[in-house]
Amino acid sequence: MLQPVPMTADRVKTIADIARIAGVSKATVSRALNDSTLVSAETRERIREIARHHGFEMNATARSLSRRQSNVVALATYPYEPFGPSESSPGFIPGDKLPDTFVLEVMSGLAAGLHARGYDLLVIQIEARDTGWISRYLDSGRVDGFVLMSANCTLKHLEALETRGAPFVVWGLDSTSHAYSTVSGDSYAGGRIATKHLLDSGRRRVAFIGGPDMEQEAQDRYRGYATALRAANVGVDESLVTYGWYSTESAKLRMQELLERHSDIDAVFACSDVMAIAAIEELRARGRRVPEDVAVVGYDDVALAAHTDPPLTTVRQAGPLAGRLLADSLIQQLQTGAVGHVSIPAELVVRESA
Amino acid sequence: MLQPVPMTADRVKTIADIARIAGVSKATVSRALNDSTLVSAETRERIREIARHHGFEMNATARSLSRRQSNVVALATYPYEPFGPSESSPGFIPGDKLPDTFVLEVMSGLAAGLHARGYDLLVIQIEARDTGWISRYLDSGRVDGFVLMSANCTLKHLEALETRGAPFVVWGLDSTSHAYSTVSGDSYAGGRIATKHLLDSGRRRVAFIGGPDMEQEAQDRYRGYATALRAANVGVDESLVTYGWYSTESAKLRMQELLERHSDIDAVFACSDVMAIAAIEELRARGRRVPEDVAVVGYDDVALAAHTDPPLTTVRQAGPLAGRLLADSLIQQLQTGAVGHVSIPAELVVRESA
DNA sequence: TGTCGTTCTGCAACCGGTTGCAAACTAGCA
DNA sequence: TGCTAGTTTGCAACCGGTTGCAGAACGACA
Repeated sequence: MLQPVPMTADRVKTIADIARIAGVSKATVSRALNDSTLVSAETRERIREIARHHGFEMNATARSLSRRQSNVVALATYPYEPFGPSESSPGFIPGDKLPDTFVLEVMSGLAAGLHARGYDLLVIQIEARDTGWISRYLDSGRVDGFVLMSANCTLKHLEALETRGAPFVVWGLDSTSHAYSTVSGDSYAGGRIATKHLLDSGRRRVAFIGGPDMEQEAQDRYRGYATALRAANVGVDESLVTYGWYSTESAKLRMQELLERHSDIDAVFACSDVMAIAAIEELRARGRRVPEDVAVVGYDDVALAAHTDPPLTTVRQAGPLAGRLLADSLIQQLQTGAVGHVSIPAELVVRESA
Repeated sequence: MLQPVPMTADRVKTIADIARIAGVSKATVSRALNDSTLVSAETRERIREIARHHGFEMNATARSLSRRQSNVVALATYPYEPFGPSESSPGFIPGDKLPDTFVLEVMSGLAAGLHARGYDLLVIQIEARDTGWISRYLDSGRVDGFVLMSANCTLKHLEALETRGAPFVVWGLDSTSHAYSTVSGDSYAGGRIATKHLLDSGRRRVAFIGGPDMEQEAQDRYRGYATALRAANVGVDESLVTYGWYSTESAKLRMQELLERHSDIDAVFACSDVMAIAAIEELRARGRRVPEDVAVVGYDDVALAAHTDPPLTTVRQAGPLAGRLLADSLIQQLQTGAVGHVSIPAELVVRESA
């Protein structure tokens, strides 16, 4: 009884304070603020008015504890390496191919989508070899589920999540055969429209530089490429098709090989902007003008694609939309257990390289 | 007594379970897992071993409720606009100048720094006109503090945070006169080394294209520029100094004006990579070769600076380091109330444009 | 007037940790 | 042996919500 009792009576911090003011019980306040049908409409309004008037914010932690759900989902990222991950870096994940700002776009849509449904976004860093983060975040009740990007995660992660029964969604995988939801870009359509654009401008010898050929994404883009060619009554010349890594070195090498095989190439469809830019450098080094002699289309529409020389024509996927869909899928999964698979449209951004 | 009691006895979910196994009380388990001196070393080890063995993860929510701190901090971002914020977009914040991937770098360091000290990173979106998010996140106990980036926040936000007494740190402001911590790049040093590099390669007519001249950052870079010139016994010619917006249009215009005034310009120091790239375009349009006739240095080292034509020499600030320092500052503030001001070094990345 | 069904409200027991305080135990010392 | 101080431990009351269940209030109907 000696403690100062610093609570200056009017600061409304808990539902108990509101209950006192309204002359009802905590339970009623809780129900009123949660839109329960177990309070009369007038009581509910009266309580809400009091809460509003006092700028009351309910304690989310207590609520989470009680409800046994945090209303937070985690986006798994890996430590960002300014100059790209390398084999020697601890968290190296092979096949990194995300256009850097794409993550930012996705994150934006994700945050917005989650927020709209009462969830918050936690960003965590994971490492290729470790799967401890799963139970560290799930069992501790910090998050209800995860969002992964195919470029930032390994098969190991996906398997661990699946066996653990963790709710999660993945961007960029179209495995309809799994117990998790996916959202991905329509690579087939992307490949098709990119190629069609080149054909429409009169090109006939269109080379294809893909990402690693074992990846579904590269295959889908190739299918789109082939479809467009056939639709234009241009045969698919397999010797114009090549696969490499998403790096400038690899792309230059592929471009070089292609030119040696076929000096008559008049267009290139590269599966990433970085590859496209490298291809342009190589083409120029060998005396070709872009786009006059050879038109080039990239993929991703990274930030500076608009400022390269020449500005790059490329295929873009709406990151914010992807994020929004990831949010929707995950929340649906959390609430109903249903998994789904969506793909978002690819859009051609025409600039000057083709 | 009829309920199925599905708890398959061995699933250890709470400290009570561990207490039962260890034959001690909840209190003792709590103390053991928190490294309290109020448990004997051997009891502590025994309990920790049990916890480890059962893969126990303590419920973070309950802990937060009890401790009245969430161990989460929020990074305030604004909805990402793929093509840059525009006046007409709802969340428009003037003066956006962040190199896009810089946010990602900062976020990476921030997440790592926070994690190392037991905190998690929440990403929230705020709007220029709204300040409701402050109490929405703070009063609800979801987060303990905020991290802002000067480009993503308005004075209004800072003031609201200050009057509200919210703990927060800001990147990119060096207001030593405020009640919050700051971390920023060493713009003075950046301006100096960029200019020195140009002078060292024999250039003497070095133009300066700054960001908005009312910004501290632009002023600091100018001071660095002037210092380098004087150190090389080259006078500062104010007519070579100009300020604009961080946009291609603005930069082109400035470059054009400069060339009209001085056809003998042999170098340009631009205060952002986007400006530098625009300047290069303008220089070329007027028949200058880069870097042969005019050398150009940018600022920021955005993602594709390495892939522009020619690859851009620029000044970079280590984003991950900035993030780490932001984490440290904020946590220090949370724990001790102390505010501080740090600046991180600027580093010249020499490529081919200068 | 008695009984029953609705609708609304409150009691109190959770959720899973933390922590002040008292008690038990040990050792040291007169 | 008795007393004090220091170390470990447990009890129980929190933190601030949610929710099952019992009961009150009220109108309807017999």
